[in-house]
Amino acid sequence: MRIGELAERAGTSSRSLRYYEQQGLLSTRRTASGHRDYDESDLRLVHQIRELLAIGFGLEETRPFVECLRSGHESGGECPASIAVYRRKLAEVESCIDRLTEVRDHLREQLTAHCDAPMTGKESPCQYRHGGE
Amino acid sequence: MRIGELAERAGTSSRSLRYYEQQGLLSTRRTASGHRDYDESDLRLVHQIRELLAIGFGLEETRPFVECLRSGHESGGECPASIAVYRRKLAEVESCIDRLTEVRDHLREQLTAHCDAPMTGKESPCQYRHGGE
DNA sequence: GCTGGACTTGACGCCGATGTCAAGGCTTAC
DNA sequence: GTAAGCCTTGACATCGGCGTCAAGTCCAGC
Repeated sequence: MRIGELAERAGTSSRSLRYYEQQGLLSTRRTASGHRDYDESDLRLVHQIRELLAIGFGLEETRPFVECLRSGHESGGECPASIAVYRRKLAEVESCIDRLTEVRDHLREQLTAHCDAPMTGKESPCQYRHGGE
Repeated sequence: MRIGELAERAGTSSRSLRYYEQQGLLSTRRTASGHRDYDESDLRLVHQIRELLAIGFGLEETRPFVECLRSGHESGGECPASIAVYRRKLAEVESCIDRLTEVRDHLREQLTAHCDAPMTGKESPCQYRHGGE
């Protein structure tokens, strides 16, 4: 199939597919006239990439998964290098959650301090609600 | 004081201070010779900006806090517009935590599936540990 | 007055994944 | 053959908060 069809079936754009190829993640098979030519296995690769990107992986981090699939494995995540990325990503996500949790608590404290503290007699700033769009 | 001193006292760089000014967050007072001239109140503004940036605010989101301080308030966070930003940010952070929590669980599942599942007889991919640097 | 350091403005670079535009080649149906 | 619609490569734009370099100005001490 050609790039437009692959893009549509994978839920992405031709531009992105060319970029993945430029990064060495996709093949470079061409028709006689120079058009890119893909098959179902390429669709699987792109699906794998998109899934990982969607959960916050960087493109480079998808490489082991792609190579794992390419080497004939059923799942892109079952190779050692993929497992290593999973581990690293898990650690990153956990520390990110920790930081965000601290930030969340800090924000709550600030809101509590400025909203629930006894007002100085003027109107409460907390009656202000910005329009949720 | 001049920009270098303010930068050092605020724990940032001259470049950043000029950028904040360019964004309309800092004053444009100048000495006769054209050098920027700051006082203690500017230091407070920069401290406020840096604190908010450090917990993940965008520079633009610090504006209400800066204006709040400029208008004579004790705390940059006690004005209605600042409260609104706090609220919005809290909501953002909470939804971000939710998403990351889902991602974390997903990653744990993947690791469990590929590591704790009965091995097919070959070596376990999970013996691979990438060097923590 | 001279030198070195701090200052000024202006501008480009970065990162990551992608949008978008340009100019041209291929394909397909009519 | 011709028009429309796909494809090709190449390159510039985006976003945010700066780093960094360049060329010129100012200030303080000797």
